[in-house]
Amino acid sequence: MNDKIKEVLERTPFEPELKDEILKSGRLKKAKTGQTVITPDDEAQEMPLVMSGLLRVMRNDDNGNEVFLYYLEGGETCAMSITCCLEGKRSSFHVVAEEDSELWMMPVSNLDNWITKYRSFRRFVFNSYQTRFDELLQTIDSMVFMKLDERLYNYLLDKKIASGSFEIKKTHQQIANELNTSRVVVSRLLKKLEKEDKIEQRRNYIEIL
DNA sequence: ACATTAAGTGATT
DNA sequence: AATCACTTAATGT
Repeated sequence: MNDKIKEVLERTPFEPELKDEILKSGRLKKAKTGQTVITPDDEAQEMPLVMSGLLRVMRNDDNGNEVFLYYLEGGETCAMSITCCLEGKRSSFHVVAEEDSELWMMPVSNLDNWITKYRSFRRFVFNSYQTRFDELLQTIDSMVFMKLDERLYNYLLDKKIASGSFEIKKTHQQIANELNTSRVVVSRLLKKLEKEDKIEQRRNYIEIL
């Protein structure tokens, strides 16, 4: 049953003892497409390591508005949940499986230990922060400086890169929710992109050209 | 064939 | 760019 995580660990620069600890202390969590994996109100003190699949991290406010922040891919961890759990602070974000995904959940209580004990783990965590931070900046840029049409196109490209597929199986409504705008606007902008031959679309389906 | 859900569009703010 | 109101198109039962 632990074959998958072993495979994933093979590709990490972690020390053998660390790999061992990860193997022993973690548990497997599977998530189907659309399923929420981590919510602000779940107090589970676990940090995830993405084994396979694709997840999206969303920010949400109290009024049920939500905005897409960035994607999490295989081999990555969610920096947010690490800090969040560490200080017991609850920040409002949640993680949704974009595709069927597998996660390795590890108790955060190990974090202190591992960080001091293992150089490779320290690097892993800092690295993850670096990456998330960069992606966040990108997203902020696109929200603050770009008009919605550019932002939408950016979103599509980002999704294409993250998933490695030209096809996006989402409704206009879903996209609108992720960008926190209305469906009508998304429909119009997608129509425009279609006329510019940047995309092709059918019901529930968008192809990036 | 009918009901439901997704997408397209003009007009208004 | 958002909202409304309505149409058209695609799908499920």
